[in-house]
Amino acid sequence: MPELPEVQKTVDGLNAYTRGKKIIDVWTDLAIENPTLPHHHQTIKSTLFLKTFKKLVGGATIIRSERKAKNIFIHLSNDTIVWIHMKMTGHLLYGSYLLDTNTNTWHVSPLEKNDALRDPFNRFIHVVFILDNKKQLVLSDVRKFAKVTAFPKKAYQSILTELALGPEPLEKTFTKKVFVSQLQKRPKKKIKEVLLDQSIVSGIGNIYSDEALWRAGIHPCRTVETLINNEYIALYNTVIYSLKKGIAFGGDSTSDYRDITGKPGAFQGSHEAYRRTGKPCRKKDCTGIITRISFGTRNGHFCPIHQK
DNA sequence: TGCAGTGTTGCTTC
DNA sequence: CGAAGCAACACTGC
Repeated sequence: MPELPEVQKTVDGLNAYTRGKKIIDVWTDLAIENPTLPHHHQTIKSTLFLKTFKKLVGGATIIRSERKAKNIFIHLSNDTIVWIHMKMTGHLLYGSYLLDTNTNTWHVSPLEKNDALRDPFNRFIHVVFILDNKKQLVLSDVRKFAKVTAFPKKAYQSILTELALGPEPLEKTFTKKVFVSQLQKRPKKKIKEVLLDQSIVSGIGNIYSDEALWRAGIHPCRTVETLINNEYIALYNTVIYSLKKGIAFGGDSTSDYRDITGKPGAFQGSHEAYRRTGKPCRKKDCTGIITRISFGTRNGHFCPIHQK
């Protein structure tokens, strides 16, 4: 599940491999929606937007990519911005691909020298940016939830305002004070749910919220207003620690995240709580067994002994 | 075999 | 208006 560390690694890869490359053409079998249209117009007009999308990105050069929460924004030379959200199973890959015209599906080219791109998760290609160096930037996404669109640069500010994203937890301006005041916007809600709210803090998802709460020793069902000062400080530190650890491990490939060269991350090998249901707590001298609880449509994992 | 589980986001419902 | 629930989709694992 691409969360902040996975999206950051993807953007780092985009900046390392695709800057200065020109987009010759785009292929897709997904509907491309126009973000500058109101939502109630989307279903009627979205299929028409593919032509507009091709016009917007065709012939433009990739300048740089940036991450905002779990969103990727790719700035092009012609004042167009490509907007990608990988949702749950989407990931971007850079390499040599070929279109099989019989099945209308894309596959790694037999001439591709990077074996990591032959990973079985990398075969569900739904968007292809054809570049001017005989390589492609592709979006692989089993479940087809990922969103890809483009808009003129002049719409950027209003789109960001509408997204209303919370502060970036790895930026210097993200102080303890900022963190606490953001959390306290939801005093009656459970801390686990508040951490997942992108308008409170940017980029945290199910994996890193479980890990941060485990390390801070805070029960996921505690409401924000019951937290005491030491707990806010502990959680502040463990949110940052967990996200940085995720980046240091190259992201989490529990699901099908890969970096843009096709390489999986390693964070899944060092989970303390996430998806460790029934396993012994790894905290020193703790006798707890990791337990799973449901929060509506998602699950939390925690140690009922040391998380209070 | 069949169906619950997987989790991000935004829309719908109450 | 806010919270809760569900849809979008496809594969995995029990």
